[in-house]
Amino acid sequence: MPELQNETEQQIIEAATDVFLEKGKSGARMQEIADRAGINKALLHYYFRSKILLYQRVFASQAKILFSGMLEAMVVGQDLRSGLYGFVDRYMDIVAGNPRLISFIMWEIREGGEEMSRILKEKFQEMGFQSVPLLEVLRTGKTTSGNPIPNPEQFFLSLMGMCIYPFIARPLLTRVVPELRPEDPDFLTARKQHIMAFIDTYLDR
Amino acid sequence: MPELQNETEQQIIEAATDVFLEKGKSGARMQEIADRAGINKALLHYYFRSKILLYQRVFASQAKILFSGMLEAMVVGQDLRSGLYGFVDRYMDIVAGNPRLISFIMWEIREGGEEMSRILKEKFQEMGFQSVPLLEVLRTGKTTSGNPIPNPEQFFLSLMGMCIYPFIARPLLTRVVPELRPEDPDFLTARKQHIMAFIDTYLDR
DNA sequence: GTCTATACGGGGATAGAC
DNA sequence: GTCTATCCCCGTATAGAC
Repeated sequence: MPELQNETEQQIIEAATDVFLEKGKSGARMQEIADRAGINKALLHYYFRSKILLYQRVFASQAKILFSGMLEAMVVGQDLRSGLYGFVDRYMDIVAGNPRLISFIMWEIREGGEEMSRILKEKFQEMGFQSVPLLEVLRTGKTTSGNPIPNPEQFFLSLMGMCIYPFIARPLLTRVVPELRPEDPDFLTARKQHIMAFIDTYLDR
Repeated sequence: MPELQNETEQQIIEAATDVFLEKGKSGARMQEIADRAGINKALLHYYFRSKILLYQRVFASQAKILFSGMLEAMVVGQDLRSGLYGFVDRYMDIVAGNPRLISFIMWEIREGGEEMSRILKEKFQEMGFQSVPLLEVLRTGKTTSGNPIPNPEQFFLSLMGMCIYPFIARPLLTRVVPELRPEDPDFLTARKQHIMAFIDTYLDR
């Protein structure tokens, strides 16, 4: 599966990834990809046949990397609270470390996300999941008082949204609310703590 | 300012809005816009000179509509709790009613959002705001126990993210978690209630 | 204002030499 | 494998008739 690539192929993939993530599928130019890879257009086609094939290759690769990380982050241990803490910690590291990729995937989702769903299903099987592991844990978990967690699906959506929002809205946020600096490491720490506090209030009832 | 448009111009704008929101700036085709407007390409250029100008017109118009709604939703009255309730109610109606536009704006934000920031600043002045009104209220507001609201910026981010996330992630969500149906009116109600409950736990401390 | 016809350039893709 | 040169379509834009 990894089919180890030669130097040139690797450089093409890297350049293509950069350009596609920046400009989008239709905004990307083969010329620019070639330039950044330090080769010419003909060689691009020699390696990847067409723009759409190159795009699919890049997209699948990026989506797999992202989903692997996210799904792994969603695997939590026996203790619910610390498990959720761990999820937030790992998940936000991924999001904060790949803001361009996140926004790109969000745009792709908008187009229906069939290809993405396919890749995701694949990852599910690969990892042996029947459904979203984090959500499963929330559905069977108990609050501090021993009751089932209320509205686990809603809680799940809230967690995801809280983690992701500052990073997809960042360029606008920093202009409207200059005090917020999502690119600052301190911000990431503060954000995690805030979300963990939210988890506490949700579990302690 | 509204400079009332004639029939044809209006149809062009509508068609262009649809196409740009669906395909993005570079993915959109003048031919498709012309077709949907029931005219030919030459007439497009007669009215709007170039694709980029047409795009800017559409973008500015949509951004203004969206920002007006959002900023209005962020104006809350004297009572903090009911004010926040009202914000969630109005804001989520906007988001749920314009998912394509939301995703589109998110993509534009990714590109730096300079033009958007310009438009937003304009709206701020127009409405007489110094800063985000909702955030201002959170900064000066008190919890039930009379203390300042902790981390108002973080709380603000959480609110925004909770409201928006289900609708930008929808196509993927519905495949991974089929029980979630963001397009269902019942979902919208449930989501609002959940977020309002979150507001309660945050204020009642 | 609205059309047909066409110019022009950009960008994906290929041929063919090395 | 890598290059140069070239093809050719598609998409933007314009000319000019009505």
